[in-house]
Amino acid sequence: MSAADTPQADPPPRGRPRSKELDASILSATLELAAEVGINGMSMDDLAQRAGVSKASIYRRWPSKELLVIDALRSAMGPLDAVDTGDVGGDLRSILGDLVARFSSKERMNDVLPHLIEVSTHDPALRVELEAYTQLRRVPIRASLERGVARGEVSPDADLDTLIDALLGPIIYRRLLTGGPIDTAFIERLMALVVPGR
Amino acid sequence: MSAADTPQADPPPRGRPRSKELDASILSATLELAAEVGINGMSMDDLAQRAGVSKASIYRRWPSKELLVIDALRSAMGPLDAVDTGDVGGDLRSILGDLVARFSSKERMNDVLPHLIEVSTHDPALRVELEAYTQLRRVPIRASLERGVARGEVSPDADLDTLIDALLGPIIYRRLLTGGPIDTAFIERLMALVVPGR
Amino acid sequence: MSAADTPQADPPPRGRPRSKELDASILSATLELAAEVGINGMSMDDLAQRAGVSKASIYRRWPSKELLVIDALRSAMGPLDAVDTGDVGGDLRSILGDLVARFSSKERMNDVLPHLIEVSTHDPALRVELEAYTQLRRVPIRASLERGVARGEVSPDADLDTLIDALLGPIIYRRLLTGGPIDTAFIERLMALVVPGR
Amino acid sequence: MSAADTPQADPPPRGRPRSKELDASILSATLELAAEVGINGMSMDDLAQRAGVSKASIYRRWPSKELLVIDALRSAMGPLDAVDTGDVGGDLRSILGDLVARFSSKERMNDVLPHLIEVSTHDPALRVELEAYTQLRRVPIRASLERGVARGEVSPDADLDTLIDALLGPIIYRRLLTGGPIDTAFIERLMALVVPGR
DNA sequence: GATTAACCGAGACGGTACGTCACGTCTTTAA
DNA sequence: TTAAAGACGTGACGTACCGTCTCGGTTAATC
Repeated sequence: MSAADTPQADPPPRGRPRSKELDASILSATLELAAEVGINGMSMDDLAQRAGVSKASIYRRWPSKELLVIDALRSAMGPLDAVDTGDVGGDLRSILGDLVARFSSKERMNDVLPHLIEVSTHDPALRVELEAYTQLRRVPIRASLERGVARGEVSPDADLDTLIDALLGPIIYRRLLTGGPIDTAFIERLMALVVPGR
Repeated sequence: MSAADTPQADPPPRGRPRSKELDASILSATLELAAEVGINGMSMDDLAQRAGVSKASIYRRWPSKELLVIDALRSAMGPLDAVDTGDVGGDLRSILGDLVARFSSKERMNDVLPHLIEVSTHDPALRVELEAYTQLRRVPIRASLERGVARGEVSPDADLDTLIDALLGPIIYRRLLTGGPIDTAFIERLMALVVPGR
Repeated sequence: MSAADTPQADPPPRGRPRSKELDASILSATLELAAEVGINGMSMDDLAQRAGVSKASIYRRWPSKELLVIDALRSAMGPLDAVDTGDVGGDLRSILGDLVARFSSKERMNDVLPHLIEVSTHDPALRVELEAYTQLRRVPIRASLERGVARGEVSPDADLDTLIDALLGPIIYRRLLTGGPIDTAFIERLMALVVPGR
Repeated sequence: MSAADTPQADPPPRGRPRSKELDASILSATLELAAEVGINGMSMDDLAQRAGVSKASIYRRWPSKELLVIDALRSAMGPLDAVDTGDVGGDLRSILGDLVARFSSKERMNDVLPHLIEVSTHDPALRVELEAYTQLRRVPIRASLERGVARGEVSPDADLDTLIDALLGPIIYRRLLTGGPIDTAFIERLMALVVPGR
């Protein structure tokens, strides 16, 4: 099913086409700057200069700073590598371990999530994007758990959504609120509680 | 023998003392305005006007909007009413139920937490306050769980901290990220997973 | 050979050019407001509003209120109408009479000169502008005196600069310090003293 | 005629009398500070601290910054030493020479006069004080000229007021507006014009 | 000697203006 | 039509100063 068979095909583009190089340049400058000075300290003027681009060219592509940041995030994430170690315990240790590694890195990028959450409070469009992004991160865990159900490692009447919440929620909670340590020991205790015996 | 036999007697206050009425007036105006227009939409000028106070009088007391908001929050919270229904299940249903009610209310106050999290990213002082506030909210749950251990309802070798994280984390996670429903059904599923049989 | 064969061709202007309408709007609003409430009572916010312009647009053009006022003054002055009645006495009566009329008008604009003098005390840039403006006002008198020398009405070894000082100085002095009357009678007495017989 | 026979004699002072030391301390601190940072750069808070005095004690004595400054000026001036060299030319050279010396000194105090002029524009009380101060400075010149009239050095039908204006005005004018040199050469040229032969 | 009224230092207070900054839009010339 | 450059409106920021007010405490003259 091709993209072109929508009833109202876009008219053939007129005028100078948008440069794809600018797209890339803006996105990477965003990642750089946000990492350096934090998302709040990054002004759109500075960003434009860093990217060697005019502000208008940015706003022609993204309607707001935050939607740009979320796209930059997505572009940086790359395709989620499907994890399949053969048992649920291994899968989760791998996936959650990645998360631990990411959070323990000292990058300033750490303030991106808080910022997006805050802005999405008054920006429904961003809220939609943020929730989509959040769901994306749940996919591999869900896949692993479903394989676990098939293999009999996970009870067939478990509520997988709640299970995922119970795995990711405490990590996020520590990250955003308590400031408690997020390490492999914590992951083990958490799994002992939520998926005992795995 | 002087009246102030504390080891470190602070010097007697000099000059005109700060008006306690202004303290109160500012704090309550903060709660009102933040609830009405959100913490981001609340400008310090508007706040000063609403409180019937000059901006300087606010900045004399709090170095930033956020520290002020945290104080306002604390002032509004009052002493946490100790919950003790006699069993852990009842306690948790009561405490988490309160949380559910708070989150489902439609007040604009809902953006306070996201905002504080975001700002505390670049403000260590605020971060300290926020974590202190967070710990405060954990106290009643911990007390209940400890009574549960004493009564034999909770395993004595359970890691209470992780347990609390596993109860609060998923709720916060839904609130801030997935946008999933936070209701009694969710609480029940969560408890079934984390404190089975309660 | 390029179109701009001035030795120092400035680079072609880039970006959106400054609106000349805003220039005009700001200058005329400055004259209006300064006349109404005095230069000290004129806040930059009020001025911006009156001109229908943002404060930033003002500060983009002028670094301070006073340089703006000086420019406004210059813009309002227009080309000095050359006075030539045929004899020095007539010229001076015309020129100084204009000054008298200006000072006796009850406009608030009267505080402009005092204000500019005061501020130029700590602002060398403004000082330069003020002296340039002052010199401008001397030009017609000097021209008239030079014609008088040519016609033999004024002694050829008179020091014209001192002569001008002796004509303008007492008027300014009364205006700024003694508060004494500045009228045609005073002008006559002054001329009888400084340019006797004219 | 004593000060006490006004119909409503001041009641005998009750309570603690004002400290005369504070008067002196405030006045001298005013002269110091105004000389150092200029009258505009001198804040009343700084002044109070420099004088080792509370702001209230200043405002108890003077109703505004400017009236204080004018008093400080008067206190610094001391009694005008009567000049009498025996002829008008000598007197004027002495008196105007003093003025030249004062203006050529590099003290920051130089901005006092401009500031007072400017503020007196919107402050009638200050205006009165300023004009009184101005008249004070004219007294010795007038006295000298009157002696000159008696001695036949000055024409008996000269208008002394205009004469004084013509002597002081150009000096003030250069000082405040043109920035031209104020030196003995200028004084000589001026006198040659206004009091020829002296 | 007690009272009293004005003094004093310290610093809080309302009001007002300041000059700066960032966002997202608009307007120009050039490609 | 896109691009670079930068002007523009809007609106908030945190600071500074003025002149007033409010504390606790001090000093003389009066009772």
